[in-house]
Amino acid sequence: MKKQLIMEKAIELFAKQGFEATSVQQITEHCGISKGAFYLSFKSKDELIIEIIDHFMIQFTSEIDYLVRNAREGENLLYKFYYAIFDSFRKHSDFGKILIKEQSRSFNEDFIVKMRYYDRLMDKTILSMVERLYGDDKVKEIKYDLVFCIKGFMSMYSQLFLFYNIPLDLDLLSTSLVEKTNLLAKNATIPFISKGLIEVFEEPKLEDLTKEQILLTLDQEIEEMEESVEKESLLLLKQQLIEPTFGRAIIKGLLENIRNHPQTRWISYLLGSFFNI
Amino acid sequence: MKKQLIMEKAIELFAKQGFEATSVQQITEHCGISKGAFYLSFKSKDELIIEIIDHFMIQFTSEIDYLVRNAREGENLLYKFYYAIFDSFRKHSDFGKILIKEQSRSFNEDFIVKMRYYDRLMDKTILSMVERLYGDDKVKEIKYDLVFCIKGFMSMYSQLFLFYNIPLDLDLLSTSLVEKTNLLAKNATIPFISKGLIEVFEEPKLEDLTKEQILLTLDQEIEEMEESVEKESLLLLKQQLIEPTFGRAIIKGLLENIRNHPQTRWISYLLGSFFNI
DNA sequence: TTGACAGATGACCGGTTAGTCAGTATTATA
DNA sequence: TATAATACTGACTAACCGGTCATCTGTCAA
Repeated sequence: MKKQLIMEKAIELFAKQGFEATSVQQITEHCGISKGAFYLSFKSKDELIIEIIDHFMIQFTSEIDYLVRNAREGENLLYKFYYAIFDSFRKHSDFGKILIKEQSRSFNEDFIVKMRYYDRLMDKTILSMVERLYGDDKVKEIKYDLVFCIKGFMSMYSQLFLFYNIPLDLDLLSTSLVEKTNLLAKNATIPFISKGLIEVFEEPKLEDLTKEQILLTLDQEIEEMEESVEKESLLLLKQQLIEPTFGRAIIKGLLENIRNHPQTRWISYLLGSFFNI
Repeated sequence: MKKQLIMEKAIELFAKQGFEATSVQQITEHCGISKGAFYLSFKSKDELIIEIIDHFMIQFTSEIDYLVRNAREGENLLYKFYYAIFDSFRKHSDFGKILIKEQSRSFNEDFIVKMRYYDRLMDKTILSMVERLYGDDKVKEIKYDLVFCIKGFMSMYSQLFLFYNIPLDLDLLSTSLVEKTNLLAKNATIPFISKGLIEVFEEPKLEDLTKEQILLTLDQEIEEMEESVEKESLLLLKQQLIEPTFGRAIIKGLLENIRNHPQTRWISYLLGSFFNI
């Protein structure tokens, strides 16, 4: 698939030079294809960046969300969270650079909407982690501040190794941030970000997906797949969506079946979110 | 002065659309002048952004540095620091937006050098504040982490009100961050950023200004000024630079004389830094 | 009224861009 | 092998960019 190749090379160039400073010509030259061929795979340069963002953010968001949802009591969830975040940044450092460089760009409306959307998803995940870690009511007052601090830690420390290619000790980094986060969670008493404030910022509200929306995506996915365990799982999950019959264990198992395939990872995240598993 | 007008309108447009997405044509249209007139005030579009950056960062850097250097024992320096930072962001929110949007842009070498330079200056100031607040040796191990966390707080929370124009309670915000910072400073035990790591990042080293460099800037400034208390102060400070005769009190007084004038603010910062006052 | 001159103008230049499309090459099918 | 379908090419377009410069304008002193 040419699409794959174009995306890979484009990510390299965007990371090095930025989106606007990279021309379609340059991308095609690096791919060894013609300019026309580019427009067979993508309708426009904007569509390319949107697809890149989607590809990585879907992976990233669902991976972290899975981690939080499936954390066992007693294990160090926070440590795993930080480790996964930074490990992901390290593995996909070129994409990370794009994310930071273009994070608040205003050249394209769709782009901003996309970024805000994924940012909100991450907020939701971090918030549910905070509630799970420290007890919903215990940190009630400062939980939104905690989300902000955690995001602050993430962004500051990831800049460190995105822009200086030095092998960093991720274990130490995660341990250090766990301690810092715990200190804040257990001792901070003066919240700044209140529930009301959050609601103002989150206008318009991030609605939960309706059953119908998920069904739509699900049907699309099923159509495109060949016969396999994954397809069977999807069909069963579709049935469950229309008329609940299975218990949590079966649903969880079915989701597990489709979680590790790029094509179905997003569906797995959506369904997990809907069934609250 | 046309320069002033152009800079003002350019800042508005850069904040809204970004630097690259704003054309010289657009700027001149917003000013009601011709394209040619633009090039009478600035050699190029790049020179414009550099001048904007310098104009604000000199003001910002020297203001914060003065605050830290002249903090009295017992007063809440940290609170004043946070308050000043956020107040400045609020006052110059358009510039703040540019700073965040273009912070890691790679379109212009000079621009990146400039940004890194001011970033380092801020690091230095924050570090000296941390040492002053918590004792040089007490926080020896985690002081660099503290600098990072403080910067993380700054960037996360300033994004809040740069991109949502809601009147925020700066007093509460500052108080809240003071508590968080103190918690980390007094209880954190696991450092991640070591002195060695910092040195790698700061390559090449940020050298202290030599006497000669300051003298050069000083002479330039003196040349351009008309007779005034400020000019007299500059002349005396120049003498002091060549041959130290005055005590700290006099130097501090002289610096105070020139601190609040846009033209001499930078010199005041440089000299304060050199005399360590 | 004249002339000199700084300040301002906008048509213009060379260069680059995203995107198009008529035509060519490659592969699949019959 | 002939034909149809698909994949690919790169010259081309229209628009826009930063920057230049011959020309014009308004304001002075003489």
